[in-house]
Amino acid sequence: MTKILIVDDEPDILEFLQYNLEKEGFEVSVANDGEEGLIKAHSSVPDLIVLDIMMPRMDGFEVCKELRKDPKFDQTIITFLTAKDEDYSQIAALDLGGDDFITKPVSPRVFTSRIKALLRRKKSSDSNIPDQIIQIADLVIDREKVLVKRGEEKIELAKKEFELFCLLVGKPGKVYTREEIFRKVWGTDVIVGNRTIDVHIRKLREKVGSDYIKTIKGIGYKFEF
Amino acid sequence: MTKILIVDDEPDILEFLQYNLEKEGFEVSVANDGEEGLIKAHSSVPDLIVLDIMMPRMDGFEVCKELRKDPKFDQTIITFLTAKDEDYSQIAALDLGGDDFITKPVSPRVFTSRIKALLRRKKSSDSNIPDQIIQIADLVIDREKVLVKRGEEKIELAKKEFELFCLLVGKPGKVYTREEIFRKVWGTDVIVGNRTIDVHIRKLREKVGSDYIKTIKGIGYKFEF
DNA sequence: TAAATATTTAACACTGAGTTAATAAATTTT
DNA sequence: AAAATTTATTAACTCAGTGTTAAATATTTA
Repeated sequence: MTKILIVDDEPDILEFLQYNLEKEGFEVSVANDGEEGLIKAHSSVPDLIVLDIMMPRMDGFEVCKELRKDPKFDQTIITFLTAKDEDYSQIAALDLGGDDFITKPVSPRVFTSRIKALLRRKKSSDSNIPDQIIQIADLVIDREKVLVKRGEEKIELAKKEFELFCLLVGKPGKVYTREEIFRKVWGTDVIVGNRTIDVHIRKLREKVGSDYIKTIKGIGYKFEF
Repeated sequence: MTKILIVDDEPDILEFLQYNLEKEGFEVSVANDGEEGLIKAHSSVPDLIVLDIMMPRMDGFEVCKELRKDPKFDQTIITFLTAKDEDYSQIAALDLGGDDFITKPVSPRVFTSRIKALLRRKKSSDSNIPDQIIQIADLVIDREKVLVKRGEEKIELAKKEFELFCLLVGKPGKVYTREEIFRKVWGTDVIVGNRTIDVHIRKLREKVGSDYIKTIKGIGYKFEF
């Protein structure tokens, strides 16, 4: 059963959307504001979340940003809902990890078909496209299997090591600052001491070889081959 | 926590804006004139500054100009506030390094959403938009990779060298005074001896070639090809 | 639960980027 | 052309930033 969560502070719209989606056979839950939305999202882990942008206290963008911090919503589609006259930048929304942008008012037909299209897109990407395998230099990095190989030799990395390595390998040559690394590997709310990155870098160098990761003093680290 | 500074000489407006922004969860400080604004900006380094243009003694444009001299405000968004009937050229404002232009009177909703939109824009540009690659003469300067290439040869520059080089390359032909270079590369709070720039210029010439950087005696340096 | 593994902290060593200082060279002013 | 000013060069020094190691926590696994 496909679960959908709708978050909107206007009861009329909530009811309207819920009615139309349930008619199509979806399992629909609703929330009246951003915080309630977050809570319900965490408890039910929906396949798709419809987020109104303009809400008191916590707007849709913030909810989205919160959700995207948690990997358990990696597979969850998020679509924003906005009044036609609010001129929010759609780009900003998509940057935050939104998948679509629906403008109010919207007809039931258009709405449900947009939702279905999104779910289709997800389903196909779920099952068909294999998780990407990066081949670079003499390394193979398999995100899905959490595995690094050099030639035939398997290199086992711990979680954090792997995440850090993936980040660097993701854009070879790009210098990641310590701050950037903290944000992207550890997240904004975790605070760790400033030798932590070095230690992880050291272990990576020890395991995958010391030639790949280069220090740019005063700036950060990069992957190079 | 997102810090916002509002600078306006009209107490009513100040209070109105402060109230609405605090309601949205921002950390708001206020100043009654341009000079106080500058002082408070320097002490708190806000994420966003709202500047009334029409103020006694020091107007918003001047404040903006002052702020933009200091690289510590490079990441700070500045938005101007103006009465509908004052027909200031918005272009002038944006030239001075302003990011937006809000016309009074303004509804709380519109005001807060404009502010939020600006902050979002900043946040996304922080992380997403790839850094630009400059191609000039036979050089390629890649800010993201912190790398300079001449042909196929990689030239490795240290942090300060790279920053200095980027500054000069950013506007080829423009002569940067020593003062300007200090401000933009070292920042206003760092004080270093006056031979420091020469030494860095020397290293740059040694690494990238002595033809690119030209000394304009008594004035400063420029990049030329 | 204990054992194994992963992650973080803390303490100290090391390195070179950045700076200074001293002197030489170039340019401008007198 | 001498004096004054500004920039170039060189080498030595200093410390912020990084590397390393081992021990302390946290987390996962058996």
